Amino acid sequence: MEGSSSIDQESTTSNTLSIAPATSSSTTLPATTMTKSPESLCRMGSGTSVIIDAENGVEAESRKLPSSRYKGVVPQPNGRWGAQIYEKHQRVWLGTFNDENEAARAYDVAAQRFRGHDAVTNFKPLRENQESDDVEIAFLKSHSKEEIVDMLRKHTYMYELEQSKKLYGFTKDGMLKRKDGLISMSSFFANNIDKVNNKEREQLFEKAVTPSDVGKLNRLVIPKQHAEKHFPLQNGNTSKGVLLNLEDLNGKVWRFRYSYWNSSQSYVLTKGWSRFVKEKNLKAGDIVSFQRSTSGDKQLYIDFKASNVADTSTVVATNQVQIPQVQMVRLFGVNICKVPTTVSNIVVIDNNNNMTSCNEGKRRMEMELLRFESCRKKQRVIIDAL
DNA sequence: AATTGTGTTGAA
DNA sequence: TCAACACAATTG
Repeated sequence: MEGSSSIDQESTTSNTLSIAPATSSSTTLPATTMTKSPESLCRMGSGTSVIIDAENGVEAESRKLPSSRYKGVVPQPNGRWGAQIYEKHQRVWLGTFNDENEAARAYDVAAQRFRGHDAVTNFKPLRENQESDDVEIAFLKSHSKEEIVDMLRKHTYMYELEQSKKLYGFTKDGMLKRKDGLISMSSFFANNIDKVNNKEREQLFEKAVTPSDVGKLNRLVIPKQHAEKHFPLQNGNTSKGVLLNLEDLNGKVWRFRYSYWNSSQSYVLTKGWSRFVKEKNLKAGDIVSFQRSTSGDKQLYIDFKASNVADTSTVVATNQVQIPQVQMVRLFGVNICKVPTTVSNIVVIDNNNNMTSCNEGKRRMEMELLRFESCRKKQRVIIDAL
């Protein structure tokens, strides 16, 4: 897809158009609104519209949310925007976004992946043989719908796309033409063979999960001793936490928020943990284990064993299929081996053995994406409070 | 408590 | 297919 910034600029300024809180009575904007900057007006438009109750002059919240002018984009109650696409009578949720445009672009990506190049899109569709578009088309083809949706929801699509360009030896300006389909795959293979061979992992620790670890609390308590030994948090990060990326045996990367809860004086995996529990069908008593590769990248791994006190439900869990690490995919007309490449570790253990945000390559990128996100969220809050 | 994203419905 | 709307489920 084409995330050209020109699109951004062009449309963020015209956001107010769609809102027009239509009351037939005089819709004098509240004084507070009048003093707002154009920017904040714009944001307001994206959120709950505020109108004046003509009867008593009291500010009243209109429950009506502003429609988006973009296909596949729906307003969220908090002023953000959701993106969705339909397939087979079912909605596929593509995530929420601060920018209406961003949501629209997410829809476009999904549309191209789900419906092909001639899908109706909000912005310029991908065109074959258009230098840089080819790369993205190939990128879309080489990922499942689920993977693409996942990237969109995590807001990492653009980043993954850029990575794949590097991986395949492409540059933004299409340095490597595809021609006969013989792409310089050497870096691709080198990278991944490396990874496959890097099987030396050191066991860090294991934990038998408690009922509350797999319950509705959506968190895993990391025993303090292990947490402090293997996942030390820097002071600044204790409350906010950091993001940990752990790869499972299938090569799937799980991202968890890891932080310290003052209230319970414990280290916990929070966001992302419930998904893991759900997908792996973890039951109380099962063993989760954490490993780290001994090679330079210090990739973290997570695995689990169902407890042997197998009741019928845990048997299901042991059926977990290990998908082969390497699979064939067809890319640019050639069959190539594909191994999971989502190697993102936002956290790194520094020389002092402390866990900190890494600042190189993909890691930094994602970090910045996240920072950017949270920053913009804050902006919204402030603007809304005006 | 705030936000996400699902359940549902009616219109296109 | 699609978006509007309400609100339950999830997250922080």
